Amino acid sequence: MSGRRRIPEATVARLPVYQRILEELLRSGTTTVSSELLASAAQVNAAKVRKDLSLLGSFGTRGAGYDAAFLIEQIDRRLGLDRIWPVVIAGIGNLGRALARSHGFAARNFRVAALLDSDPAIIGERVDDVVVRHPDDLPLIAEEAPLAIGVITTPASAAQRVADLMLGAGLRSILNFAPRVLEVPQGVLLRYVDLSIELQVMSFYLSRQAEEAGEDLMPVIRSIGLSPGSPE
Amino acid sequence: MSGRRRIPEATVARLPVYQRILEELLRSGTTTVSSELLASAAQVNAAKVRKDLSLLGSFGTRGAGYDAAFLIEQIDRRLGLDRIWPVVIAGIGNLGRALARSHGFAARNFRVAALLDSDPAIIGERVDDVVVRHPDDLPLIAEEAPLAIGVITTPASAAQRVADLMLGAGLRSILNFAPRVLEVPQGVLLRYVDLSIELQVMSFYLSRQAEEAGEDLMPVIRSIGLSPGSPE
DNA sequence: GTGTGTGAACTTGTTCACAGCG
DNA sequence: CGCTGTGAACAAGTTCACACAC
Repeated sequence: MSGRRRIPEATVARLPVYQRILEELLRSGTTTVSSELLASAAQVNAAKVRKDLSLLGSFGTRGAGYDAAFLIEQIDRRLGLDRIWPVVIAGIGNLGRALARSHGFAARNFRVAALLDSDPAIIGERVDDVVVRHPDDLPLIAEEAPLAIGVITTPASAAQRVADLMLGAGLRSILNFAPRVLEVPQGVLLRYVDLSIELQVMSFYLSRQAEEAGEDLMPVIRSIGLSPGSPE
Repeated sequence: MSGRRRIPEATVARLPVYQRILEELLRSGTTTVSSELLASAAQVNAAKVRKDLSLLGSFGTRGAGYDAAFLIEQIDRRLGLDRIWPVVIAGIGNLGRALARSHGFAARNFRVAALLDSDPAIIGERVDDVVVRHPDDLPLIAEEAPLAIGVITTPASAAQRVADLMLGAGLRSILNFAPRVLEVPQGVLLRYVDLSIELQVMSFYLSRQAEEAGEDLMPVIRSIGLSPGSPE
């Protein structure tokens, strides 16, 4: 019935999780899935799954459940994964290399379109057929072919500089793996992926668990990452 | 006035961000900071910062702001960062190596206590003085010295097996970097850090931006990661 | 019967606006 | 006067519970 409602931020964050579960189920031969099953795998409650999915449209069959393959397609479409997004990765150290080669990209229509590093020893190197170039070439590279998303895997000290270059080249979406707070203008989509921040959140729950010492069952965080701010 | 109230999940997720900003300010010579300044760096609104901080206690000075060094100390204490948490990393490929050597650990009282990999070519290798051992040794390792947090950086195919080993060795907190949904029993703290999921969320906002084509200013996600589930 | 889709109740989180302290 | 701390108003997100489609 709904099909065109605005999808809440919280739901958007969960859709990729459902995607992954659906793909694993499909690979294991399941074709139909109930909200209950999806919910238990995603560690959320079934009503939430149904509400989330109903925002995409009425794709379930009452009495049966959802068709996994069809649902994947619908979620893909709604997440904008039915088109290719070119990505540029800056900082080709261990982490950048790991990401560049990871299946996170290829599997889902993200294409590693460019690699950047300022170390002359690394410039010119090929990682899966993409040549590493100097960050200062970014404006040129962006002209050659459009870029949609910038990924920063440089050391903290270089992160802001690289971010500025990306913004200058017209990028408006940045995924930052460097342990550094970045300043970007209004309207830029900026997300942080950060080991240290994740660990600190874990530490909080660990120490609370220690305090309450089994008295209360630990507040299970069945979550993916964390979510501070929303629009100011 | 409050000092002992239960801290909401949303606030816990933001505290490490404030931490990082405070540290950067301190390094640049600032000693006192207003909620307004913190807010603009964290890209949230000032009332939120004040409410978050007031949950820790009344540590600000009216008319002046907060003392950065003191505030860092208070947040540390509340996040449980005033003690050392031993971490075990499983999967010593590019990503595992990058994490093991990253400052995310040392900087904030997390100690890399053990490294695991099942590849005989890697077992025995030292990464910053920690010897890589076989995952099957985990029960022994856990007996030698307590472990608090498990980090999974294996390929997806090995992730569940390693998680089971960690659970078997008594670990109750897992940080999963492998692109795989894990099954864990109730009460285990499980968090995912996932490139592909982050990219998919970005894709959603990018394609919405494309649709709305500048009509409405893009919903700026000034956030760190994402937050699906809360306790069921 | 079985499991979806969804209003309505509820809970959590955010923002406002201002009293009150330094 | 400036900036914190916080009740009270508001908004977002979750869960319940049940009608209804298959």
